[in-house]
Amino acid sequence: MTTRTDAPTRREQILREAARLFAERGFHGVGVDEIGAAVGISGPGLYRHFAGKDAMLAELLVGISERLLTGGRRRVAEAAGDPEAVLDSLVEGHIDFALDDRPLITLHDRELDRLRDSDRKLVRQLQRQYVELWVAALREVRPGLPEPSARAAVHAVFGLLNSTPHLGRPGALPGRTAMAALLHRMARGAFAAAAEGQGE
Amino acid sequence: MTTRTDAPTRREQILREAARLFAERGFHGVGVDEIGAAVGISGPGLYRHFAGKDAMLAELLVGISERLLTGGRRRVAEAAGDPEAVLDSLVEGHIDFALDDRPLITLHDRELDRLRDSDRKLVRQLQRQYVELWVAALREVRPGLPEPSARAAVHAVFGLLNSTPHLGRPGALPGRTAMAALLHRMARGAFAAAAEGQGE
DNA sequence: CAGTGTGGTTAGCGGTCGTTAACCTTAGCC
DNA sequence: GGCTAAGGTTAACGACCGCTAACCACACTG
Repeated sequence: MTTRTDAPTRREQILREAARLFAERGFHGVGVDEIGAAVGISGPGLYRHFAGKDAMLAELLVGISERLLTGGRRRVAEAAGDPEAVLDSLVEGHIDFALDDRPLITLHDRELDRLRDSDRKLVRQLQRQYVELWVAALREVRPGLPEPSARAAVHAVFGLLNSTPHLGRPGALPGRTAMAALLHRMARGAFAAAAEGQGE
Repeated sequence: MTTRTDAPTRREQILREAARLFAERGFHGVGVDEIGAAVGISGPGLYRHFAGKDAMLAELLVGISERLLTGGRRRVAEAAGDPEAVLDSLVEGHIDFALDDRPLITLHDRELDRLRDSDRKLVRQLQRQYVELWVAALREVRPGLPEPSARAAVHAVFGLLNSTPHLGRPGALPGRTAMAALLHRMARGAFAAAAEGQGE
């Protein structure tokens, strides 16, 4: 593993700010001049780093999808043999993501349709594989749950975990670790309830 | 109650199509010409019915928020005295909404920031009151749950229930009544789990 | 110290978009 | 039967936006 301690490159700065702005105001709601201004350069300077506005969004969405999928696969492999542990690890990883990369999570299910056809296909494929990871893990823990229900339950839990962005300003909310624990409990509770009265 | 059986007015047609388009491609991603085309008139003809594109979005968002809040209040009043029934009724009402008015639910937490200041304030206020309804109902059922956690849990369950729009094309999914039952079970399970190990 | 690649700048073009203006048709009414 | 109001039409305007062009400063390198 290459843990990076070096300063972020200009490209990375741009991606971070673009993600934040896209999440706040929507892809079409943000101009290239604003993105440039957010990193201290102005407008067309961005084109030294990216082919265009679309390319930024594409790189963001492909990046998230890949990170989610590879992270998920790693966790499944690490906890292999203990289904409960696999599901817990997936939940934990997703929560870390949702809490630490809010803008990306927001973009992930909001701006997919603004992508070029090929990129959109790629992202959808990665997303689908990630979902399948969860569905398989869930059905190991709850064998009585039919696959369509399992798929719907997984989507619903994604919605639950990704709800963090919609929270107002901090203050009236639990801190990060308490929040993570709360979300984890709720996700497990939701999965358990999904299986009740369903042949289980 | 005035149950309307008459045909929808032109205004209502426009609002319906605008909601669908906004949800699909984002507020800024849809042109007025497209909205017009969707109801069989073209472009500027819309201005006979609305002051502008912003006005359509405003009316949609204020409308949803009001419907959610008044519906919620009615349910709370109807089941008053039985906390469990209140919470169940709120969940049921929200599920009906999420399943039957998908585009509106999508817009509701996605395009709020595109509103004029005054409209945004109004919508936020209505949303806040709706959340408070849920928080109060939840804390009646789970008195051990501190308020910040209850608020976070309510938001998380909204995310869970509103996850329906993100589902791919039908087919590999439970039908409407099964889906409603599944979501209801999961929401109750999530709430129950939120209270565990929390002084309860 | 000339040459070159990197990462900026400003000016401006072409297209799109929301909105307005001006005009037209039809239905209902006195 | 003219008048008016309602609900359309097309043309066009002004603003904005993504992107390109042209130019420039500087750090390295042989």
